[in-house]
Amino acid sequence: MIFSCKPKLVLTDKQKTLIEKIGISYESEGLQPVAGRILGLLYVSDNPHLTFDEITEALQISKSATSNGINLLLQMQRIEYITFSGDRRRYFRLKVSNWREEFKHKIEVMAGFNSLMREVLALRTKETPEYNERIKELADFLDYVFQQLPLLLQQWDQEKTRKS
Amino acid sequence: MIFSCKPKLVLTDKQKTLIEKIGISYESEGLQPVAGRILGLLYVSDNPHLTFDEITEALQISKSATSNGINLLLQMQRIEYITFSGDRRRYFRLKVSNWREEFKHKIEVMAGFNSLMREVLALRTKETPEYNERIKELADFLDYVFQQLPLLLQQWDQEKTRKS
DNA sequence: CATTAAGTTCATAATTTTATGAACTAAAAA
DNA sequence: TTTTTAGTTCATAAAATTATGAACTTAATG
Repeated sequence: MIFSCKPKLVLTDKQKTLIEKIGISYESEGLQPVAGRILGLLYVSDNPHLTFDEITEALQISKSATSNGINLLLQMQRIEYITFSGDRRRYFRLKVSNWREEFKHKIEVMAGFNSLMREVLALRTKETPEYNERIKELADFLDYVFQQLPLLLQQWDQEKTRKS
Repeated sequence: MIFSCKPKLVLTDKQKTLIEKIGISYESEGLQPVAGRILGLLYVSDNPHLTFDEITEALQISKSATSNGINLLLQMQRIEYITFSGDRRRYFRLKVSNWREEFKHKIEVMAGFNSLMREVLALRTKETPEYNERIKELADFLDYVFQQLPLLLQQWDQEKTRKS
């Protein structure tokens, strides 16, 4: 083996703190703790490509925890990996460009809630018109947002193109 | 005591199913199961005002679970209650009109994540300009959305006023 | 004054989530 | 062929979350 006595990944205290903060932020959105911290690490680490072992060591977690976390994030399309011939390891990195998909996904979650509101409206007694009207207002607003957000994305793209 | 041999709250199967679905939806956003189900019940129930006991019975949960759930939801401003003189019970109801606040709150959560991204940018090595640029793009987009969403609310209000 | 009604509190039980370490696999290197 | 590397799998341990029931509180009723 010719290459790569890779210098061991060392993190400053600031980096560690920020990784934790990012981890907690993802955790509070429902992601598993380890997975959130892996994302944090990939955001913060000087090298955007990290191996399985580097992740395991940097976060001081077990190999199984790393394995779980990585596979979850791969499946969620939050990370991906590249390889180099003659090197069996995978080099994981964020799919940062994927924020578009994430954004759309969030909109879909919102839409899912809204379809529940429509079910509520269909099922509710007609004896409470004011109350039903308020639920309808909520549903209508969500529809409105749902309809406008893709436009926002478009406008953003246009501004980008104009600038470059 | 003169009044109110209230007819016992009975739920159809459809209602029960929808309550569960709404409960799960809230649960997946991080709310406690019982709290999510209480919200579901208040959405679905013919009577939008329910007492502590009605909630306990309808959901078949313990008094302490009801107490916890209700207090959490009160504190989160997701429900409120009214009272009638000569009746010690509280009548709980959704703060449906509160979706505005919720919406704003979600935007704030997004903004919180974004400030983490700004921290990341400040801390990252300058050796990876392309990568940093992609993170910056994400942060900029989130800023853009953050700035545009209140405008959406305004536009919605205007449309509303125009209609009525 | 005793009782009931409307809840709250708290210790504990049940469940779920998360992480671990040891054993395993499959491919590459020696 | 043996060893090493890069992981995976699985049984279990540890921790956190949730729900329960019994005892308690506080105000109103009889």
